[in-house]
Amino acid sequence: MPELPEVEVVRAGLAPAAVDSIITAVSVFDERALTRHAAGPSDFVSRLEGRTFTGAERRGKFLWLPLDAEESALIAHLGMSGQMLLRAPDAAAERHERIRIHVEHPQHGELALVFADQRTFGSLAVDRLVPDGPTMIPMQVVHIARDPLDPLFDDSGFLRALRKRGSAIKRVLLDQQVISGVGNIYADEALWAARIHPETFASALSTPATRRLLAEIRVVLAKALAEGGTSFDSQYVNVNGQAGYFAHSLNAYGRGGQPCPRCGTLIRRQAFMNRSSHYCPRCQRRR
DNA sequence: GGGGGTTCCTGTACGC
DNA sequence: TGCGTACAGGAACCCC
Repeated sequence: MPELPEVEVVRAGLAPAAVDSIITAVSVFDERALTRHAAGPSDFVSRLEGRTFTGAERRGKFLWLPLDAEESALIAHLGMSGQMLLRAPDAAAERHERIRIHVEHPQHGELALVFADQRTFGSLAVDRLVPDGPTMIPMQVVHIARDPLDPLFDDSGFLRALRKRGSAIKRVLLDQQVISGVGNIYADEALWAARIHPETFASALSTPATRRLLAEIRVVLAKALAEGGTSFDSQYVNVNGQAGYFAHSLNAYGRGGQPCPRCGTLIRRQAFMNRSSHYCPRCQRRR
């Protein structure tokens, strides 16, 4: 399940092969992979072929490759199970391959950029870039908040936003318009580390608790990034198809019924927003 | 406009 | 063995 660390691993893996590559051909095998591109497959293809990728950027869980013309970019959201894979141009089709982009790189030669996605929640699009402070970002990313590893992330703005929210803190952490890049796994991990119950009202958190939570979010994201991301069910892999190692370091997520690494109390798994929350009922008391 | 619930989707695990 | 069902969850969407 790609969250910030996983998407960043993919972005960093794509950059050396994609940047300066010329797009020679694009094949769309499944239109559901273009739900973010309203104009359809033929428009998508025509906006890419002949263009050159000039960069590899990310905000939260969105990544994009700017193009050399018309202030546009190829954007990608991996959803739950999307993969961006670098393959030889004649490589056999991946199991859930939806789109293949053939490129030619000045040093690496011909490559295929393959978008595969089992659950089809992910999609690609070509989108217009618009100014956002000192940088250009795709229109579809304008409403996404900066992520906590972004040097321009506004800590005090985050504290103010939490103070105004009458929702459970976990729900707020998953709101990409408040803080981006955090999904179910890292929300559970950061709340465990900060000893905060996931159903605590955001507005009820003290300033020190909020600062502690933000610090723990940064720690857990950075640590996961250093370990190549979290791979649970082979749905998340890097551009070479390799899994990350952070699943071995999880303290709460996916550990329902197992002892809390801090106090030994059994971790509780609880339904929350059509998914699960994992927390320690002793370390993370509800107030 | 904030809040909260629903929906989209497919492979896997599990119970009967 | 085979079938049915629950589950995984990001984000858009809808209704209150």
